[in-house]
Amino acid sequence: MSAQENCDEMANSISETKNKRRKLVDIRHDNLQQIMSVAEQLFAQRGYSGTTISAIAQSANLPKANVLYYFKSKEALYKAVLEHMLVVWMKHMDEMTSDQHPRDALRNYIVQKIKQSKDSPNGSKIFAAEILHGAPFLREQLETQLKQQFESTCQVFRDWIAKQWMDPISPEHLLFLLWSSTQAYADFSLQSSVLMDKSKLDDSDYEAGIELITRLVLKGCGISQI
Amino acid sequence: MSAQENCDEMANSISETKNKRRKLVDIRHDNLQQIMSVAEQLFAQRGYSGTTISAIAQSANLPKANVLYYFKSKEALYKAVLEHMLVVWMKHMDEMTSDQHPRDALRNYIVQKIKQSKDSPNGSKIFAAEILHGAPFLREQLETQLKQQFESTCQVFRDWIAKQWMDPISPEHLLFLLWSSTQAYADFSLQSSVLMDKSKLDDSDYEAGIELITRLVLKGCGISQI
DNA sequence: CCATGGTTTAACCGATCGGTCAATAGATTT
DNA sequence: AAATCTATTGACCGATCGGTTAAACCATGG
Repeated sequence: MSAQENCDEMANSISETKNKRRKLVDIRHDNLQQIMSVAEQLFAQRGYSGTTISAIAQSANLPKANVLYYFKSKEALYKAVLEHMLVVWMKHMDEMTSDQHPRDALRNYIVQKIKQSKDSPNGSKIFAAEILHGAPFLREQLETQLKQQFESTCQVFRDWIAKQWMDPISPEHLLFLLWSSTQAYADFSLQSSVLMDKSKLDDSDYEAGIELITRLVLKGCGISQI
Repeated sequence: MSAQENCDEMANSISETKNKRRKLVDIRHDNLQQIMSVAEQLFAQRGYSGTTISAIAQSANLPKANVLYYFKSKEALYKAVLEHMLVVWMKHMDEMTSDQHPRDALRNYIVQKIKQSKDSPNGSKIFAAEILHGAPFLREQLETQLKQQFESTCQVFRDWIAKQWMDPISPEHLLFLLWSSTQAYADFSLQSSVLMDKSKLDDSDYEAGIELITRLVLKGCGISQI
């Protein structure tokens, strides 16, 4: 009983600080989480081939064989990380709807996307690297999920144009610019700071990025900023 | 003499179609070129760690040991490719000067940069991947060459602002947007075509990209487009 | 034509990779 | 408490990696 009380329903992040008696379901959950977390970090830093299972295991404080117990192969682990990131990456796109005014919708999208680049740069980097190398592990999802999201967002832009809420610009290329310019704050984060004489980008830098992108997009699309 | 005449000064790309009698200087030049060319392609497709010397050798139709005769290590070859790309990548930036009108200078920069993304996407991808992973092999050059170029270009923007040729926007973040939005047409080239239902992007797509970025930048910075 | 030196190449090497396996330890169910 | 399931782990394996070596090959200058 005295051991049981520590175990029952304490929702610790690691579910149990010391290794007294942990439920199997918690062990599984924690280890999966831990492995995917460090895998995300390492894949972002060194790419797929540059990351070894040993390195992941070491960072996660687990023996290598234990990592392969939870993920049957390196590829499976990488795909798990990737697919998780795809969801996160697409998340804010469907928040833009035809009935919203583009002024608010676009501004909000840019804010959310830059915040994402700031808060989870690793995931963003993995995703970008995957695209860059021709999406060998993600081709299928791109051709279905992302393509669908892409087309529906382009349709929103077309609706705004039809309502004359914005000038008739190419929806596809506008979306490319939104993706790339916001993504840059994740990809270039390390180097931006070098160029700007800082150890790392601070809040005001991300604010300035938001402001500039928003300004260019809204003015460029002929959308009143107020 | 009949063999000599084919050899002397024919500036063929491969300097000699058949392997009759080639000057040592030509052999060296051709092999270096060939190796770096296929290395660029493979590094872009599979990243640094994902590319093997064997694969490079095979693509270049040379034995592996021969590749290592010209480049003492994989890292040396990669750095050679990278440094060559850095020069190309920075090339068009110093064509923008304070006395030019931003309307012409910015438009020209965007055109050149997109053309570069279109004509040599592999080099652009390698460069982007290197930045993405924290520039482990390029840190020094970034901190010197690129930083210098970055600052001088920002100064050009500031001069334009002082002359009231454009609105007072952040030069640093404008440059980030120019880099990322044009670079995207190299990085996303494969996926863009998937999203737009094509086998590959055609000239009109790059034209549309140029037009959109130019429009957004010029209007967003308060620069008259005519 | 010969000596020199740049070029080519197969064979080889230690290290490390992703992945397997079997033995064990611990949790859960009955 | 016994039986069953899940989790942990060290030892191991074949494949492949980047890189070395030494011998043959061949263009070049005298």
